[in-house]
Amino acid sequence: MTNAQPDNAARETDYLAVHEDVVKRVLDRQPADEYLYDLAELFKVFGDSTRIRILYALFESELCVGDLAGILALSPSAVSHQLKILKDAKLVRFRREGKIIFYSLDDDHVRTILSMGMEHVEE
Amino acid sequence: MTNAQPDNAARETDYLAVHEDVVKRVLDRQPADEYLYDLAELFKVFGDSTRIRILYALFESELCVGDLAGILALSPSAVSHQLKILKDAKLVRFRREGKIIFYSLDDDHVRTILSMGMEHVEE
DNA sequence: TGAACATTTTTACATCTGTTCATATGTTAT
DNA sequence: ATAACATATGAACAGATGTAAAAATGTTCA
Repeated sequence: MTNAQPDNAARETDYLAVHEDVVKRVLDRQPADEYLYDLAELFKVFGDSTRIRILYALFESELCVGDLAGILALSPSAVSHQLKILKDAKLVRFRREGKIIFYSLDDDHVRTILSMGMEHVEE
Repeated sequence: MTNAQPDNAARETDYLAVHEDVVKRVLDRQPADEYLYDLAELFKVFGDSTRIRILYALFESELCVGDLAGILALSPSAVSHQLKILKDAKLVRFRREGKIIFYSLDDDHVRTILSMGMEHVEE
């Protein structure tokens, strides 16, 4: 949730774009705001240590809510809440076996993103 | 900021780890909490649409605060705030030319992470 | 030096987010 | 059907976060 302005409020007040030509060129090449927004939403999901810990745990093995609660020392409820967010973002999937539901990473994309991030952090 | 508990509060209450063996194995292989925390912090930086828009603008060209303010239709102050966060996370760097400061993406790591994310979003 | 400009910083505030607690849903086995 | 268990959901609260507004810092040039 970012801007909401009467269009060229920018120029009028104190937003002085120093390089008009560059600004226009960059604006032309920007991806649709919708994509950028979705992208931010995706990273937002990765941007929480509980969820990251869940994802890394699932890196090793499929796990049920109880397992994750044990691993993270969190309540099953808290885990379930975060799993819902991860499910909605299509970062994890699940399969049911009796009353137990096993969660796992959704695809290799997730692994790649995590690895890229870790590389940057390790520098 | 996640856990802070008298160690095995987990087992005592209602955290029933269904698969003890799996839990132990996963716990052994988890990266240090410190890394996971830093990783979450990194993604948190990507997880805001204003910052994503800044990064994508910088994808095209180095830009000064005024340019970015024009492109995003935000105040220079707001832009500067977000740039500070991006600087601290080492996602952008800058060079000064007179009174103007030009910002640019810090390295190709950043581009890669953005691209990976976009791929996932485009599915 | 002092005026003009580019950027940064501080404070304040409204919104968003994660966890807890209580309750509900769904599954299995008796 | 009922008890026991695994997971999910809803409401509420505390802490984190982004933006606006105002003031400060730093740089150039006359």
